Amino acid sequence: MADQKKLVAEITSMDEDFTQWYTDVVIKAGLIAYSNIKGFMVYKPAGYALWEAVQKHLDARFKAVGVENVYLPMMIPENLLSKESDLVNGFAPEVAWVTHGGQEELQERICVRPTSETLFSDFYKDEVHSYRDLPKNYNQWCSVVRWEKETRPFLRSREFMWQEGHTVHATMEEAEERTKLMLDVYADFCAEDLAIPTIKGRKTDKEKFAGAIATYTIEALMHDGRALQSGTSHNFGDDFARAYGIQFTDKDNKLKYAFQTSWGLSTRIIGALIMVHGDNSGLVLPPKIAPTQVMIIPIQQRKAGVLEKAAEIKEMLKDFRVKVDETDKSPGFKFAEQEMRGIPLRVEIGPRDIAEGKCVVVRRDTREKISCDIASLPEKIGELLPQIQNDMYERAKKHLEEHTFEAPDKETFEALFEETKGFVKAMWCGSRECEEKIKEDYSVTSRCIPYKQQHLSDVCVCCGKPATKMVYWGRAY
RNA sequence: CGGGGUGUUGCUCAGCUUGGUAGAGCGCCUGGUUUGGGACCAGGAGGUCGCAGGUUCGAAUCCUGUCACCCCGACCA
Repeated sequence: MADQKKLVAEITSMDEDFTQWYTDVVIKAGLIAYSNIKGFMVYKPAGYALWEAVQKHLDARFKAVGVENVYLPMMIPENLLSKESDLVNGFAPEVAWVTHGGQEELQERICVRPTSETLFSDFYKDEVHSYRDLPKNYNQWCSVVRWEKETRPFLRSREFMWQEGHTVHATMEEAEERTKLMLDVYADFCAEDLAIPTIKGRKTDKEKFAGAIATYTIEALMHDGRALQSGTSHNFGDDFARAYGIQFTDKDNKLKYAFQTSWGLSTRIIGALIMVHGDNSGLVLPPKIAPTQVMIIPIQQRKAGVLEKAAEIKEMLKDFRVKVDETDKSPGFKFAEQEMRGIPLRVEIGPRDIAEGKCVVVRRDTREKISCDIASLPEKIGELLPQIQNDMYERAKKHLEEHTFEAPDKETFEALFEETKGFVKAMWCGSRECEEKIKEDYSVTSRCIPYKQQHLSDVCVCCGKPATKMVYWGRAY
């Protein structure tokens, strides 16, 4: 139908070109604008509101597990950054340097933080003296800069907002416990608030954070079958403490090095939100984090009583995040606009409805139209929003399950990556050589060694030697 | 960093070959008619043609340099 065509004309179909679809949605849903410098973007109200919602929910979850917020400087002197060699080597290619203060050249270069392990460590060395000072569970909300060569909105930008938690503990066990606890917080947040199912697991040594003993990750699967690392949690052991001199006197009156963790989740998660739930009409937002949950769209709004009724309905729904679209656009334009922005529910109200004491409620996720008595609208909305949240999670979970495959042998592994898109579970011997060969041969990387291990076969899918672990493999963003 | 491409109004682009008053569509503003899946009519505003230099009576157009961005590689805790 001509009308149907017109409806989607502004967004490239995701089946035709997923990358272009993503860019179209990001721009046309009004989330961001590009700036003058590559890789830096303007967050418009709709985009920033999403980040605020993420912050609100995640911050509450942090506070519930004893985390306190702090703020550390954005600048790091070179000598401080250089103390931990793994970290420096890992980040050196993408650090932005400040060389001048006003007109004067600085004695020592200063970098814009790419991450703050060094600053936290330097800070902790003066704060921590006794076992009584431990643990410290600090977090900061900030932005960091990494000079990436290839950038994409939300997924890889040169400046991005995130939170980075940094904790210090008296024992290795306690640090490990905190590392895993925070990964659980991320996974629960994704599942319950964002309706995004993830795979929890540990990174291989090749893929782990520079300077970490162990990196844990949650991996999500996008609609095009590519993986997105959505949150990571690292255990540093006492490596950083030794490099930066964080020592404390323990109960046994002995001087010991402290154990540290760090964990982060960034604005990249907004990319996940778009690519997990979005469709060919634009964004689809889960009700819990949708900045606007219900949009009331008056029809023939110049007719007497229509706008008044819309305002009345808004008042009835004040327990929800609700707005009225009073712009002078045609109804069809408003419908398309509201769908583009992913608002979970819309309520249509026009003269015809008013005469019958009814209105039309339309779900964004299924487009289902529901006729509803105006009097029972608050109750109906109260039922629909959690229903949508739940259905969105179930759909995403089904997609994840249907795009996760098992490869008991090399032939199957090869065939799966040729024919399908998604995660492939396969056995691995644990060697870096095999991991690199697999990347070279199939251009896929190890995503994680999942908590939930299965025994698919006795041998490594690459070299045929005895296998030690089952690994999720996939193409990643 | 290597290969290719593009810079003209808020956006998408035409004009350049063959130099001669800067164009279209969309969007925006005003007024009116409309409104149940992207409405219509009339009028209006908006551009040092990426930047610098050169050739010329005259440059968006030709020449030289430079910058930025995009695509494909390489790189990407």
